[in-house]
Order: sequence, then structure tokens, then C-alpha cells
Amino acid sequence: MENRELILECALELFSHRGYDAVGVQEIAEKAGITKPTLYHYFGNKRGLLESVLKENYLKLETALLKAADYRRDLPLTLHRVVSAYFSHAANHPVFYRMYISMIYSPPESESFKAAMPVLQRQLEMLEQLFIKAAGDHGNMRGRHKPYAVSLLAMVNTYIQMCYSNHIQLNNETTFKAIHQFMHGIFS
Amino acid sequence: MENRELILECALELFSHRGYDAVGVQEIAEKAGITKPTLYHYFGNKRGLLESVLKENYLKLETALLKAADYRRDLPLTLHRVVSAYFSHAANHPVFYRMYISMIYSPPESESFKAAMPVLQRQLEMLEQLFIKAAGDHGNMRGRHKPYAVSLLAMVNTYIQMCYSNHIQLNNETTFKAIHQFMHGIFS
DNA sequence: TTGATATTATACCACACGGTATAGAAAATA
DNA sequence: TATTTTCTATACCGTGTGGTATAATATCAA
Repeated sequence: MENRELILECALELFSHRGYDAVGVQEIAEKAGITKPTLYHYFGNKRGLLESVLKENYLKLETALLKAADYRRDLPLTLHRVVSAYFSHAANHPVFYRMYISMIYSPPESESFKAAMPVLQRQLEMLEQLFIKAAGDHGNMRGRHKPYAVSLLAMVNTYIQMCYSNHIQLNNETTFKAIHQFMHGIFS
Repeated sequence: MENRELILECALELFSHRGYDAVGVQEIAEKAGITKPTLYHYFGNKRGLLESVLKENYLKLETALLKAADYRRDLPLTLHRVVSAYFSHAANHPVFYRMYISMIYSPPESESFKAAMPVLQRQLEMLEQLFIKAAGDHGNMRGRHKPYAVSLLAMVNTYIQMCYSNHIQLNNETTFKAIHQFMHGIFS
């Protein structure tokens, strides 16, 4: 139980800094202080390790998102909670979120992208559900849930990326600004 | 002269679809119908090949950008030309631009990111120059050239990425909308 | 204690990796 | 024609890759 977590943690760090393809299984094992068979015992193969690293770290974010996306007929409030959930997770788990971002922007045939695809999809579906519910109160949004979900997610990741490049800070003011910008993009 | 271009073209395609680390020199040589020593004769090593692919494809974009960024005291017009230059290049050279995007979002210690960094920097400097000039006519922009350049570029790449995912189209209407959104973000 | 199961290390496999020494052609120069 | 330079192929190198067969050890239930 201890070694498994250790391997996950070391793999995350290495994948995040240098990328999945550039890191060998050997190196992960060495950094974790174990040997390859131990790693293969827990994760089957390298791809399985990547998927476990991604999924088990994403779960924490997803539970926060599900809580935040609870729609109570106040869209700006809900969006604020959702975006805040993203920003605080990105701020508290930068190593993970950097890896995730690099994965979803990877080439379409790469292992990284294929592994990240389902995670991305789950977020989109969740956001779509939110916008479908919101369309009940805002008729002019009806039928647009897909582009809304896509562009909200794109905006969130853009802001996070800019934060990681030290160009902005993910404080409350930024959150409001982002949502304002998003809403303005919708209703125009 | 023929083999060199052929290698560049094949490498671009493979890097764009599967990523730099996942593609071997052997495979590039096979696809180009030549052998490894030929490749190493022209590019020295794998990293040199990547840099050549990136730089020689970027040059076409840069000349278009330099022409577009010529500021004649009409910021909206200049921005429209710049964004249009980006969008049309992304539309006409999707294989290249996909590779470029995946590179700038790669992990910071990866070869891909390190190779893309200078190209990204050149674009930022060019855009900063534009905003510095524009600040002569729009006093309230003064001193903000850096965040403006960063966020314009981020927005452009976000739109391009959404186009590649078939969520939007990069037509004239989208261009105006993007600029409108950017200007609104600035003056608020 | 016994037996089964889960976990770990040693040692190894075939293979692909990036890269090169050597030398043969081809082309240009003298 | 002789010579030099550019370009290309054969064949190879050491190393590291993802992955595994085997067996020892630890854990735990009966």
C-alpha cells in the first residue's frame, strides 16, 4: 500500500516535468526506491501507470467540481464556484495540473492524449449538464450547451496556463474577470 | 536539396501526429525513403532536426505576422490583420500548427518545449512592440504591453485549438468576435 | 503450523534507440 | 583529367527501452 502511492507520486513528478515518453520505467522505479517488477505488479504496464496517475489525481478534482456544479438557478454563482474549484485545484496541485494540460495538448495519436481524452470528456459532459439546466432559466442559451462547455473549459485552462507562466495570479478578482469575460462572450 | 526538404516534411508529419519523443529517427528516414546517415548529414542530430522543422516552418508565419503587425494608428485594424494572419496560417498549415501548439504546452523540461521557447518568445516580443506603439495613441494601455501580448496570443491559440477540435470555424466572423472579446477584456 | 496469497528482488530478454566509422558515388572544381 | 567536396548507403556500436521468468520473502487465514 505504501509502495503503490510512492510510485504514483514519483511517476507524476517525472511525467509532469519531462513528459511521458521521455521518462523510462527504470527511472521511475529508481526514484521510488523500488524495482521494475514491483511497478509492473501494481500497474501492469507503463500505460497503465500513466492512466492510474491521471485518474487517481483527477478524482480529487472531480469531486470538487461535482460539488461546485450544483445548479440552484443562479448561473453566475455556480460558474464562480466551478471556476474557483478549477483555480484552487490548479494552484494546490500544480504538478498534476501541468501534466494534465500537457497531455490534452499532446499530438492526437500519442499515448498521453489518448489517456487524457476520457478525463477531458467527463469534464465536458459535466459542464454540458450544467448549461442544459441553466438553459431552463435562460432560454436564449438553449441548444448551445456544447460550445459553452468547450469554451468555458478552454478559458479556464488558458488562465491556469497563464498563471503557471507567472503572467497572472489566480485570485478572486481574476475569477470574476474570467467569468465576466465568458458571460460577455456568450451574450453577444 | 531534394532529400533535405523531404526529411523535413516527413519529420513534421510524424512529430505532429505522434510527438517528438515517440518518433524514432529510423522511422523518419524510412518514411522519407533515405537512410539515417543522410539525415544526420543534414541535421546533425535529432534535436537539430526538430529545430529545423520548427524554425523553417515558422518563418513563413513570421513574415506574414510582420507584415500584418505594421501599426498605422488603427489598433482594431492591426489586430484584425494579425489575428487573421494567425488564423489563416493555422488553417492552411494545420500539421505544422498542431505540432507547434503541442510543443509550447509540453512539459517545461522536455526537448519539445525547449525548442519551441525561442519561437514563442519572438512572437511575444513582436506583439509587445505593437502594443507599445499603440500605447502612444491609447494612453490607458501604457505599461501593459506584456500582459496584452500574452493574453492575445493565448486567445488566438485557444481559438485555433477549438477549430482543430471542430468546435468552431476560423472565419471572418470568428475573427471579429475574438478581437471584440480581447478588447473588452482589456478595457474593463 | 500449514498453506495460500500478495508482494518483492535478481537476473534476464529481445529490441529499438540515437548516433557513427567507413567507404562508395556523384558532383563540382581545378 | 585529376582532385576535392558533397552526399549517401552498409554495417555497426553501446546503451537503454518496455517487459518478464523465476524464485524468495512477507502476510495472513485456517
